[in-house]
Parts: sequence; structure tokens; C-alpha cells
Amino acid sequence: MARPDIKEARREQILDAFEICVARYGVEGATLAKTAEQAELARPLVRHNVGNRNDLIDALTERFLQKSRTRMNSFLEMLPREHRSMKALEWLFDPHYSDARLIKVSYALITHSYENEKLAAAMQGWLDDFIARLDSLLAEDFPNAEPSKVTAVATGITGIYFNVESLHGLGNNDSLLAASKQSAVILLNSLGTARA
Amino acid sequence: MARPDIKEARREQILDAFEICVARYGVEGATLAKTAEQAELARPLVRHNVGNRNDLIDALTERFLQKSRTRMNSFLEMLPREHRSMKALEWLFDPHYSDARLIKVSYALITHSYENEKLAAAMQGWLDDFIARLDSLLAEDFPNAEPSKVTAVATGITGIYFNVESLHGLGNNDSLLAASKQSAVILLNSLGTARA
DNA sequence: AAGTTGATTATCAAGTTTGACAAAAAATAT
DNA sequence: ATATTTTTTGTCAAACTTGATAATCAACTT
Repeated sequence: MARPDIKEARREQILDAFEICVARYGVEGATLAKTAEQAELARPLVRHNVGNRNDLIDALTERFLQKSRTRMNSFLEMLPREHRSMKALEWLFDPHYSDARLIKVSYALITHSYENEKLAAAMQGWLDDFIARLDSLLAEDFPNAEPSKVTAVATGITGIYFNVESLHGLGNNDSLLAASKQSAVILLNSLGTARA
Repeated sequence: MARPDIKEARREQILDAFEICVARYGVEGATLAKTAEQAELARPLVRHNVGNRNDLIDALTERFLQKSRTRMNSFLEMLPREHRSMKALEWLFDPHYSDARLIKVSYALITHSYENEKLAAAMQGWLDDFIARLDSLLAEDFPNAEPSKVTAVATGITGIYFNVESLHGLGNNDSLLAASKQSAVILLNSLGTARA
């Protein structure tokens, strides 16, 4: 008995636009006007569908954490049975599969964490979770490696990956990507021979 | 015949404050009011001593590049004759010697590079220079290592270092720092035995 | 066709940020 | 002490950002 409710679709559309702006300009630089323009919508629609600025940030944060979890889950599930760790690296450093925006958003949110204690805790948890999952994967593949060394390698690979993703778009970074991937492989190989 | 000119000192004071704000809130979030408050000066003095917003950003960028060069130079000069690479790592990952602010500023400026092509080129050069210098250092210490591998290790260490510095202040990151350092050491050791 | 619900538009007020200028105060040389 | 130069303060207008509301338009149900 009424016009169809497309609020959910609009909401996603707006959060997509906001995410792009946050990745590009940082949280403080992502104004409602830029967001609306990016979404190709009038500014009042942002408010109508999502809410005020704080609502936007909260919604983006929640969606970011959700998407990260989902993405990581499917990432791990899609890994083959053999050579899981090496395949994981290949995907992480493959520009075709990578999602630089997500990493940039995470840096933006972490920067914004100075203002928001709850956000800081959430991002800390997100980071820990990322490393822990990679850690588990490596531990499975290298059962004979020393656990603390596995953790170090997981941390190192994460750092290299985050760095290269956050720098994506600066310029011609093909060589940076290649060298980063190679160093990640060196770290992986330092754990010995992978379980068959 | 006149009041003493303290413009240079004030300028540094203001740029220090602006740098802190940029590191904490990003370029877009570092308002003139926040900067003035951080510098404990009235806002009009910012304009009087440095200029408008663009002048501030330009001045900060120039000073950042200058400081980076100087810091890197003295860093390399102060390295001992023996075990140079390992000592470099110890310094890089020692919170006492590190300068997280500089790395955060670099990320903020890189984010802002979307707006400014010249800035993008400068930051790309800065990044390349950082890696290249580390590369040279490692090449000296490991003359028998394959050059491409040395470059990979230099890139990896840089990524791990940048990442951990940019995350500094998020929370209790002692374990992240320790694991990051350990992975950097693993990378270094992968080059073989250092030149005596 | 009419009514109902929700999307869209138009518009405005309040707050913030920036840019700019003029007047006042301070410090030094003569 | 006075003139000169520079800092410091006070102030204001313009531009931008945000928050909010009312009015209009569109689509679907009955």
C-alpha cells in the first residue's frame, strides 16, 4: 500500500560512497556533501537513509568490521588444501583480489580512534584478529615451527601487506608490490617446509 | 631600531603544533584553531607567521621532507662500523629512538596526495628514498646476497616498520612491536651472514 | 481512482572554519 | 624619550558544513 522501501539499498549506496571518501580524505575530510556527490544523491537523502554524521561513522565502522570478518572467512575457506599459506600470500599481494580501500579505511578509522575510545578498542581487536587468523593458518601449515616465530612471521606479513595496501594509489607501485610480496615469501619460507 | 624578529622561532612553534595535529587528526582534521591551541597562540598569529592553510600544508611538507632527510642522514652516520644492519633494526624498533609522529605525518600527507599531484610525487620520492637507503645499507653488509633479495628485504623491513609506527598509540602494542621487530630480524638473517 | 506510505526536493538556521584587516602594544635603536 | 618596526590582539565577513523540517512527488494497494 505504499511506495517500495529501498532504504536498505540506498543505505548501502551511501555507505559505499562514504567509505570511498573516508579512504580518500580521511574521516574528518569525508564531508556529507562529498559523500552525497560520490553517491550521486542529494545531501538530504544521506540524512534520510542513514542519519547524521555520527550515525554515518558508526554505521561505516560496524559495516567495516562485518565486511572484514566476512571477507576473512571466505578468504580462509576458499584456500586450497595444499600450500594454503603460499596461496594466501599470492592472494594478499595480487592486486586483482586485494581490497586496498578496506585497509585505507582501517587506517582512517584508527587515526580517528584518538577521538573515540570505543572505536580504538574495536580497531585494536580487528588488528589482533587479523594477525591471529593468519597466525593460525601458518601454525597449521608449519606445525614444527616455533610458535613465537610463527607469530612473528604472521605479524610481519600483516605489516608488509597493510603498508603496501595503504600506499596503493600513490603512484606507480608495481615494484613496491613485487618487492613486498617477495619479502613476505621470504618470511614464510623462514618457517621451514610446509606440511604436506 | 625595532622590535626583535621572532618569526622564525614562532614559525617552528606553529609547524610543530600543526605537525602534531596532522599526525593526530589527519590533514583535513588539523584546523587552524586546533593548531593555534596546540601551539598556545592566538589563531591570527598562525596566519601572521606562516600564512593561510595552504601555506601551512606546503611548509609542513617541505619541513617534513627536510627533517626526514636530516634524520635519515644522522641515523646512518651514527651507526657503528660493525653489525650496522642489526643495529639499524634495533634503533628502528626501539620506542625510545623512534619517531612515530613522522611516520603518521607521512601517511597523512600520502592520504592528502589524492588532492595534490605534486605532493604525491614528493611522497613517492620520499618513500623510494627511504627504501633505497636501507637497501644500500643492507647491500654493504651483505655483499654476497642477491641484489633483488636485498631490495625485497629492505622493502619488507620498511613496511613492517611503517606499519608498526603508524599503529603506535592505538593501544597496548608492546607485543605487536616485539613481533614486528622479530620478523624484521628474520628478514635480515635471510640474507646470510653479515660481512665482518 | 483514491489513499497511503516513503522517496525526493527545497529551504533555512546554527555552528564552524577560514581569510583578512586594522588598531594596539611591545621592544629596540637613536 | 621618540621613532620605527614587529608582534599581538580584536574583530568581522565570507564560505563551508551540518542539522533539521516542511512540502512535494512517486509508487503501490485496495
